[in-house]
Amino acid sequence: MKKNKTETEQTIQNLMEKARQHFTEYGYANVTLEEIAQEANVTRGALYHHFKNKKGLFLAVFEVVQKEIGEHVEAAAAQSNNSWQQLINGCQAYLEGAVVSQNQRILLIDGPAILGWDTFRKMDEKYSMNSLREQLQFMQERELIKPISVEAMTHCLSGAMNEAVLWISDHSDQKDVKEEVMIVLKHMLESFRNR
Amino acid sequence: MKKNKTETEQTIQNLMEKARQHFTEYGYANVTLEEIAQEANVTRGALYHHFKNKKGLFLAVFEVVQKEIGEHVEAAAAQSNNSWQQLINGCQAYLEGAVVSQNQRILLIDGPAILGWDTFRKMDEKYSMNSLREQLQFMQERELIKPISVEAMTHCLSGAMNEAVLWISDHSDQKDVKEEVMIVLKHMLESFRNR
DNA sequence: TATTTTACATACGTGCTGTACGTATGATAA
DNA sequence: TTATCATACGTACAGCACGTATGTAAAATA
Repeated sequence: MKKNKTETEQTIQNLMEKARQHFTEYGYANVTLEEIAQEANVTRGALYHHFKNKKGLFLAVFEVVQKEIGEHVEAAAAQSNNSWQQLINGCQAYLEGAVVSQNQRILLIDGPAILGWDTFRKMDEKYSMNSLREQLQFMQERELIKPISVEAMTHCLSGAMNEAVLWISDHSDQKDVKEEVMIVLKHMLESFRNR
Repeated sequence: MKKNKTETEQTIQNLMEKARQHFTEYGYANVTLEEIAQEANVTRGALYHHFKNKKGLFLAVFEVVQKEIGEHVEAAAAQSNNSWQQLINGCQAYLEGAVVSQNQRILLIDGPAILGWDTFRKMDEKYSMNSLREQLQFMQERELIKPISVEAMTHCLSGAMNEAVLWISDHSDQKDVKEEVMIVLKHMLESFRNR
């Protein structure tokens, strides 16, 4: 019984959804492909047909999560036409996006270890860091920020936010903590400002 | 053939050394306990006698690495008696310590994923973040830095440095890149300064 | 000297991954 | 219309690596 294209895509969609749930809840190492396949009502054979291996499945899920957050950030930035406000909006949106639904586990904990540093780095550069870097670059060209290495600023800010995400998601009063982080981030950004 | 106490400790020492080498070079998942045991001239039985399991061995190695860097940071800070200089020295020492001999793989990549977030966090708080937090706290009490959440500053700075470490260690011209990072860090720190 | 504890080695079971192979069904071309 | 091929799975198997149970010799202890 051959399924038509939409049903095939549905199978893939299903597998990725269940995989995402399990990876976020239990962590990559504590999840078996059998579980995922069962919940998607197929066997591991189907899974291996659509994905190269366990890592491949994780990679697919990882990309989706990163894309989601990336879009969330872009949307938040687009709500203002002031460069500084865009930057700040983007940072805040990133914090929110990464914290919700335990995304941090896939993004920041398992991601680097499972994908390997180089693969992870490429992904992170492509989706997550890129918009930040471009924004900083853009602002530096207009002399809104000091002539400091954009790369260095990007990495330091990105790192600060990632650690902040992990810290925030570990707290019950996430809202308060997030505000504290935003204050710190604003200070940091301010230190780059040309005055 | 029972070994005396020193020889026993030597066995443990040996296992941990080889384990550290393998973990840093290939990553936790790509290392088998058989390899480690063989290189230490014992069987896996000996390994399991001294360590609870693979994770336990990793944890032991992880602690050693963190302790090493922590001491390196403290020593660097102690070279000045000016609070600001101590802070900057500490940051620089941390960058250097984490970059050398691929420590980042154990510390920042595998650490969180293998130990689990909560365990990792406790370790990191205990060894790595603590001196930074205490320094910031100390300086804030003397009104050298603004009344911003010390916790938030600590996490953001720590995150910035960790990401910076990974970025630096990915570059051939580590010295130049490290200097760029230090410039950024100094700006960030400056933004916390009370003026 | 008898007994327990330590420091290993050996042997085995088990879970999970990946792979090879089988099969049914829809698409395609002669 | 039929023969052939590709797709989308399922099934069965192999192997690796972990952990555990058990054995053993030597040192510590009583």
